[in-house]
Amino acid sequence: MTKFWLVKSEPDVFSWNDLKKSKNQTTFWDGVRNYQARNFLRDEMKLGDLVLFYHSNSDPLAVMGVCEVVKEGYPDHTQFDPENIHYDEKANPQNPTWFMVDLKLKFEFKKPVTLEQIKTNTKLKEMKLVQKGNRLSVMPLTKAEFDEIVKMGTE
DNA sequence: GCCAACGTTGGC
DNA sequence: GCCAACGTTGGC
Repeated sequence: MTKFWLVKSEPDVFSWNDLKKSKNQTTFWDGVRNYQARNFLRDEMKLGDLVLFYHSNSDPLAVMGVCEVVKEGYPDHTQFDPENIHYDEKANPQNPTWFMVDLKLKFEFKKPVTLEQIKTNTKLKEMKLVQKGNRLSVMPLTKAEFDEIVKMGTE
């Protein structure tokens, strides 16, 4: 059963364009250091799940396109690397704290779907993205929400 | 750059 | 286990 997700990325750190230029247009989604998001990555995201790629802290704030999960949750190696900004000194290689998945670009929207558009679409008002104070970098979507945003991005 | 919202930490 | 202090996120 395919599930649907939205992931946030700051384009200064990793942008949609960076994904396009990646080998096989595939990347590992590292650096998540929030337990709720971690649980989604580790336990819930499955091969073939579809993921909206959202640019946060940018102009425009927008969903850029769709990715697919091509590798399920596995330990995020950056937690063990003291040189890495995401290093976690408490992480134990025998029992990793943080996980990531691999995402592959599936298709790009003709026009990015902006936060503004999402906010003004009443069908999307339940989305965690537009609810106050939500800071999750990985969040689940319903199929209806996913379909609606894809429709907005492709027509 | 500001600040509200939220998560985490650590003293008690 | 509570909660104040602090750090981070992310829209504006």
